[in-house]
Amino acid sequence: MNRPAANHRRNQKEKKIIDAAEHIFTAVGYANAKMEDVAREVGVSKGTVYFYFDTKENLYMAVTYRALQSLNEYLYRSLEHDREKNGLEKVMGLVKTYLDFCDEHFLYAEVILDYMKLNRSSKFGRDQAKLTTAMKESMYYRRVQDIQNLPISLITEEIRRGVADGSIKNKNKPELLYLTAWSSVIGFVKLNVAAGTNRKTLLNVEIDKWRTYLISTLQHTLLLED
Amino acid sequence: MNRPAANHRRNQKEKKIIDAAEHIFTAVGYANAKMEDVAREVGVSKGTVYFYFDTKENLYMAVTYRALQSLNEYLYRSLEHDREKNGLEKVMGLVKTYLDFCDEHFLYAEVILDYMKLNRSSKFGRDQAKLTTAMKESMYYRRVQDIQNLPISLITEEIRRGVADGSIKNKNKPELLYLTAWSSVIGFVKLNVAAGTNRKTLLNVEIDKWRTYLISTLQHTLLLED
Amino acid sequence: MNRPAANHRRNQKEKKIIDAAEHIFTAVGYANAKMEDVAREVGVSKGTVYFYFDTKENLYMAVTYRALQSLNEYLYRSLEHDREKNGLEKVMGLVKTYLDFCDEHFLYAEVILDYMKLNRSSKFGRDQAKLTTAMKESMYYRRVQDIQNLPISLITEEIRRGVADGSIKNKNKPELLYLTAWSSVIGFVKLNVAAGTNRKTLLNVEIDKWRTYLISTLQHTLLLED
Amino acid sequence: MNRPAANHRRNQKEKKIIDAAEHIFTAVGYANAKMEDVAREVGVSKGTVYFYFDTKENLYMAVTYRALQSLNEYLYRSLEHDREKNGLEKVMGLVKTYLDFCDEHFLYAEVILDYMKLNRSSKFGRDQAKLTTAMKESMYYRRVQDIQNLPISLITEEIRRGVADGSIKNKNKPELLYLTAWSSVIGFVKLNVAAGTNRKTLLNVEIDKWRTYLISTLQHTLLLED
DNA sequence: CATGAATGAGGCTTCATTCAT
DNA sequence: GATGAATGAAGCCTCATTCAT
Repeated sequence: MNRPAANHRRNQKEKKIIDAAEHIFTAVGYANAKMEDVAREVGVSKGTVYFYFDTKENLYMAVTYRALQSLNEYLYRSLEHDREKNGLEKVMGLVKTYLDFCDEHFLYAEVILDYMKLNRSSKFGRDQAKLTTAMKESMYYRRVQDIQNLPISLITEEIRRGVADGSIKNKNKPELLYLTAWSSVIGFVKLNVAAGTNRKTLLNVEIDKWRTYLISTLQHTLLLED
Repeated sequence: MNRPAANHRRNQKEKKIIDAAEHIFTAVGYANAKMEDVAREVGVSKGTVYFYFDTKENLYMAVTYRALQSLNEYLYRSLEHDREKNGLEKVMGLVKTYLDFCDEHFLYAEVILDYMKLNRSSKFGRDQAKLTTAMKESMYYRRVQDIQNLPISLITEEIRRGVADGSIKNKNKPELLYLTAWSSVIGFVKLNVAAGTNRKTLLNVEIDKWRTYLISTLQHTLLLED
Repeated sequence: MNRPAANHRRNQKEKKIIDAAEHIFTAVGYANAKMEDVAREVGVSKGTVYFYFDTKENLYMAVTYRALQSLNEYLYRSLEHDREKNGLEKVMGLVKTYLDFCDEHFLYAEVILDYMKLNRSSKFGRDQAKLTTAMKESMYYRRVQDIQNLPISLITEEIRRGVADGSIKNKNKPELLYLTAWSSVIGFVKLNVAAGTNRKTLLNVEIDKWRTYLISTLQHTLLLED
Repeated sequence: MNRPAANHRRNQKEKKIIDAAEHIFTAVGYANAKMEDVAREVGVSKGTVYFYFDTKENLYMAVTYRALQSLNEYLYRSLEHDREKNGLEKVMGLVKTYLDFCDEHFLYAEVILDYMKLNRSSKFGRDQAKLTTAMKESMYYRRVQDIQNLPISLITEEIRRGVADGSIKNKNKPELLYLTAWSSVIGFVKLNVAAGTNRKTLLNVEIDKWRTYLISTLQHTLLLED
């Protein structure tokens, strides 16, 4: 078989493994997930998983990379879709997109936060020196490094544009607005996850209503003259 | 030694162990924490820790209980302090208090969220039947059950009062307002934790400014006529 | 390697582990046996033992299964050997065979009795619910279930034949005669084991003489008209 | 308080502890019994149990001693009761008494057998040197040594008398007859215990019938001219 | 490339025993 | 004498990782 085809096969299998890892991590969490579970889910042996990902952490990093990649795609698509709209509308589009993204892959939101912790982290055990080393040698770690700031710059950039075109009145730093929006969404997602993935209400509040309200509040904030 | 004194000593030791557990859990997370670490931190043997808490989960539950208890104290103190104020002011006091609480004990916020997951959870491994059983036999589990809803009722109650006395204009369900505020704070805390506990800025935004802004936004929301 | 060969190897290893377990259990008893001892005896690591038998109990069950299987083989061989003989002779053959069996594998006799206790048992600790569950999931447990009654039916069946062909005069229930014989042999074995495995006399009685006498007494019983 | 009264108190408490130990050992077996269980059953603290019995083994030895003592009392009482009878009757009385004894305290039968194993034993772990030493220093161990052979001599003595007075025809060595009877009873008891303590039938045979049959068989044996 | 057997460090937990009060 | 907190050795079991086939 020729090289490109072989590479394609390799990528396919890697993808399947990451799929499985995602599923398992989502279901039981990183700490409780076993490499064997992942292997079984893919329908291969443990050895095979290790052939593609030489450590569990590395597999986790692969999931993280995919999460970021996926988020970026969501955001790009949103911007593309709102191509003709003004800054405010684009930003609100990005917010809704981010909510959708978290809804569809709640693990991703988690994983992206986890990644932030990584450098000071305890997640992967206390022997930081060793682990950070292992980590940093991971191809996925480097890939993640490269794209980690994309969402932030994408969004703050749009906020800046909104301010420029006058659709956003709020004169606070775009980064502050970004943090406000981001943290709101994260809080929303965390509470929902904590409450259980498939409920329709929380404290007798319909989650959809809450979501709508959250969006309107954020929009309102952007419109605030201060 | 007489009974009360002995009980007191026992409680003191329990307290010291929970202190240590808190410290360890905060530092490395539940999954990476070892009972032996906790023991060493207290300066006793593993066996002693087990004398007071017969499983690791139970110890975790004890931390959870303390977290909720502590939160309730914070909230009561806040209400007491704002005794003379109107509903809006009391609610904003509670919000600030909650932010302080999370700032001072970020583990507590985590633990309280974790507790929500517990019933559907995988945190403690997959064999739910078994573990939920062990859990439910824990004295702390029952204690937690008893006070878990206190914060919610305290806060929604104050919102209701604010609406009644006219200081809160927003006519949405108090529970919706509560969720909005709660999730905002959680998002704020999560991002801060992810970023690292002792930084002063995030994305070049001073965290204090962000905090102030968050509070003003929430207050603004409560004042919104809709 | 092809599947059958791999399976064969797996079975071989399983067999070696059960061999070792038998040896250890015989030497120090179930409670005092350590999984590590078993591993060392086989010349593998603890992990390997657990790869084949996921709990100590399960390993014990495997020994039990082998014990029953072995007993059945002994009995079948005896019947085969005495093919041409009458009922009485066959029954006496079975009795002698059972004595030989106990002589050669005294652990087996123990293990078979233990198994009877299992359902109401405390052998494996007090938390019956949990352990019985673990136990019942064991493949060996089910296998044991399937063959546990074979010895009884084999022997009572032969007694029935002896009665039918007139060689056994005793008209009591075959089951009663079976119990009488079985308990005699068990008593004989228990005393011998208690006294020590390799002695030639007990209370100045030569054990061989005692054995011969036991057999003749049992035969006499079967010939009793009542 | 004066010495005798103090001694009496001490003996009373020792007795209560042995009672409890008996109960626990019977219920869960020596290996699974915990000193704490024993203490709780008595209603005292672990420390107190250790005040009276400095090791678990020693406590076990105390039970063993009591078992032998009790057996001897049963046997003496039986002989006393049959004072006027001939040798055969006395022997059969002893047999029935032994059956009663086992029925009422099945642990005792076990414990007496265990004791026999002790010298070559593995029951108390593999480090024989150490344990045998600990054991041999136990007061109860020495007491047991002193009376262990009483049952045997009592019974063989009666058999001898029966032979002398002509009521026992069987001319085999009294020790052989003793072993035959003893082992029969032990087999009977072991099977019953294995089957469960409170059943009325085994393999559809009423246990009382089996018992009666066992006794008649033994008597028959003693009457056999050979 | 894939398999799955093998490894072994490490964690949780138990419990006989000790000892300060 | 009694208590119960404290100890720590020991055992069961898990699971990331390696490696011969």
